[in-house]
Amino acid sequence: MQNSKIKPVTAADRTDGPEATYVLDVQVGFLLRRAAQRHLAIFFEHLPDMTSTQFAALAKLCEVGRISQNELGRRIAMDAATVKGVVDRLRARGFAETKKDPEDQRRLLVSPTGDGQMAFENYRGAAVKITRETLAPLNEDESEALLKLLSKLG
Amino acid sequence: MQNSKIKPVTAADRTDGPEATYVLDVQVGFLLRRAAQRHLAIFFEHLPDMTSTQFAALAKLCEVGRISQNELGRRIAMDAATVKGVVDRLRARGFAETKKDPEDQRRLLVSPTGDGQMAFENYRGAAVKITRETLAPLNEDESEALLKLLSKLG
DNA sequence: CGATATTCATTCGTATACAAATGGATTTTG
DNA sequence: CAAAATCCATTTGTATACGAATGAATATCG
Repeated sequence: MQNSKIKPVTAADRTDGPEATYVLDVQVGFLLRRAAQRHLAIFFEHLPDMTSTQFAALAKLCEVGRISQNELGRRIAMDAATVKGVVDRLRARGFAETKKDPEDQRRLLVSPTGDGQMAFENYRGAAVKITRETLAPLNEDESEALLKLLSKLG
Repeated sequence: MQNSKIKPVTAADRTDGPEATYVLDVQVGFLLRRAAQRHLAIFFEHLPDMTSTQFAALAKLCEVGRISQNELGRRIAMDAATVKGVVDRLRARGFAETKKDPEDQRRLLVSPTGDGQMAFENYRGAAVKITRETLAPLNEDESEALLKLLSKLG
């Protein structure tokens, strides 16, 4: 039996009226951060050799082959300053290489090395597992729904 | 009319078989990062004075009053190392204060200052707007569903 | 009671993340 | 064509994030 003295949370709690409450644990921003956090933890567990970000960049590089650094950033939703660091680290690991675009002196062309492509192939299975484990609390329909909603939000 | 030569993405594309493809743009991790990113951009637009993280900590502090630094971190899903930096910055802005727990010399008790509470009240409306704008691409039902799914995922 | 385990806060190192500013290269436009 | 606008990469500065290690304080347990 429910205690009738406990005031349930209603739509009114989400307005910005003067006596509105603000429950952090229910805000999209908080929930997004928490979910991303859990995902990263799972990622690290299965693939400690590489960060999620680096893997994303490598995956995109293997998908498109050769691309300018800025364009790569755009495709994987990364700031120019951020993508520079990521590419630097991929390069340091021998997974990517860069050279100036002869057709446009502004551009820095980035491509995956053979090692980078092999690494991607080797890690892809783990990445799939990571995705699966991240979505494990949800059933098939819920997973579909979540991906669709997140896509709309992006 | 659809071009019948374009192979649609099916469930098979999400398996880890030998010739499986890995489409980055459809992975939960990627979508979570993108959604969080957009949320942070909206946050910055409406509330450039404070980061989302700092606001979350302040909100929790105003909710619970006084709490040890580690416990605060636990409640807002923040690493001990991370929460230290956040509390330091809140303190530097005069929004929080700390003192050693006389009952347990290990603990550092954190509480919101008067200024901190006022700031929270002042910013709460903006925070509500931020949440609303983040969810703007979704209708009421979809928003509900997203929050529920994200909660399950956390 | 006393050894062991746990908790707490801090520090260090590394990796995102992004705003803002800069300088060089290319494109647009008047 | 030349000035203005845009694009590209880089740098700087600040703020999360977290693993790992450390030392101090408390709790647990034999």
